[in-house]
Amino acid sequence: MYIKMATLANGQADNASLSTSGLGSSPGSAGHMNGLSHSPGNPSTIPMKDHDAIKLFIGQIPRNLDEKDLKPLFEEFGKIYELTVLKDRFTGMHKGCAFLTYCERESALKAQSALHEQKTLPGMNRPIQVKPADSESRGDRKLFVGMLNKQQSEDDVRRLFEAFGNIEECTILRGPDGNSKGCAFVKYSSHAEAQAAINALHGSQTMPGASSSLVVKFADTDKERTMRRMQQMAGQMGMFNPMAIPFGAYGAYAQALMQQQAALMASVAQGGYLNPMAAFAAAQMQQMAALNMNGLAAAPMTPTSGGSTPPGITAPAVPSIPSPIGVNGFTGLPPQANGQPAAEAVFANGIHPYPAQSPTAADPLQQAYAGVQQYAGPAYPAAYGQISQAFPQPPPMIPQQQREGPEGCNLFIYHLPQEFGDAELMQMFLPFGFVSFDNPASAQTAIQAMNGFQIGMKRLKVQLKRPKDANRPY
DNA sequence: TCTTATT
Repeated sequence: MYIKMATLANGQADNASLSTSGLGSSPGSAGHMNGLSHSPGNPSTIPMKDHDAIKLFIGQIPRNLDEKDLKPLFEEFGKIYELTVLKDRFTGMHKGCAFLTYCERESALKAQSALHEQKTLPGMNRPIQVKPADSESRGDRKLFVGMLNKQQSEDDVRRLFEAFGNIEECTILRGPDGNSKGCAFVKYSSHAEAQAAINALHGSQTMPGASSSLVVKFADTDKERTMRRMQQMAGQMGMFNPMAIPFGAYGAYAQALMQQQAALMASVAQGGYLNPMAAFAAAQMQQMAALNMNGLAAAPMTPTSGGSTPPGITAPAVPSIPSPIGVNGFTGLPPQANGQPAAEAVFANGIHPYPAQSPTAADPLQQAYAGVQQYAGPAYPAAYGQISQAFPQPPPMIPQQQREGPEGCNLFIYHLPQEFGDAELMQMFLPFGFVSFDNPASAQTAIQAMNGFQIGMKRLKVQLKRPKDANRPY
């Protein structure tokens, strides 16, 4: 249950104002345009904040609430210096959280104690979070605790850890059913306290029912988390997992497709031709590849210098693995796999942001192509200036023929996972909507291999893309 | 056995 907003907003917000949608913002303008900054009021007043003001992170915000909806809720505790809903830099998508700075430090403390986990906003499953932003914190002080007994509660964990410092947060990780996953996060006030707890507790005991001794270590950084998720995802697709053997062609084929995508996206994005989402995806893939080289992931994504089929991966039963387009250190699969001659090139060229939606009337697919070609010059659209940070000096290397393949060579893939649990994963997968081959036989081969390929709970639907002029009786 | 997000 949640407390009525009207009471928290001091009567200034009613249900009608809370349901007001914030969808009016466009990606390009998101951020500063919607930011509530330097509280309006007397224009002659220069907004000031305390020298030791605290920037708060606000979490568990319904995505239909924007700054103006949130303002009344927080104003109750003091004058707001700045309030910004976080949005995805490319899509403008509301991230469900915000930053809030009060003019006075005291206001932040009041808001935190009054609101943090004290109510649940409409439509949310978890209580609102009001706490100092990560940027306010001093060093790494959050621990991951593993190998707990599933019966142990937050209080049990607290008792175990309180001797080593001040515990700011203690959370048992639970599944949807509320059952403990046997692990927890414990956040201390300082890095030193956290380190002391590790020294004293890691491996110190084995909880009843646990399979090994207590694990106490610093929690993953965001980067590590991203990597783990990508690897989990890759595992689901049979890319890196040696267990892909039973899948035969499927695993290897998916791997080939992924590698082609990575290579192509990287090259196109560096050339400045592609849309920002694809550039983002390319950056993620590059990060992934870089980490592979550090040995954090298994072999197959490692750029090959022309060798053999990676161990543990069975060469596909399909007639050929398409030969890669080698760019930016990706050479994809070896030129020869399974002793067969390297086959025709495969290339992925269309990028469509919403592949799971049916390609109806306006034909977004064609728009996507048009968009790619439209930017076939060196300049970036102004709104996408961030990309030039990621790729400071885009080299002019765009393979000439990498456009849509001939009729009968282009696939449209349905049922790609839209939600892999968070927006980043979604973004990473969105560009995987199109694959084109340079001849119909290869396209058919890919259909045979990949149609019905299961990813999580869904199966890919892979069929020939409809001809440009075909009727679209969806 | 690494959460619900951190410009």
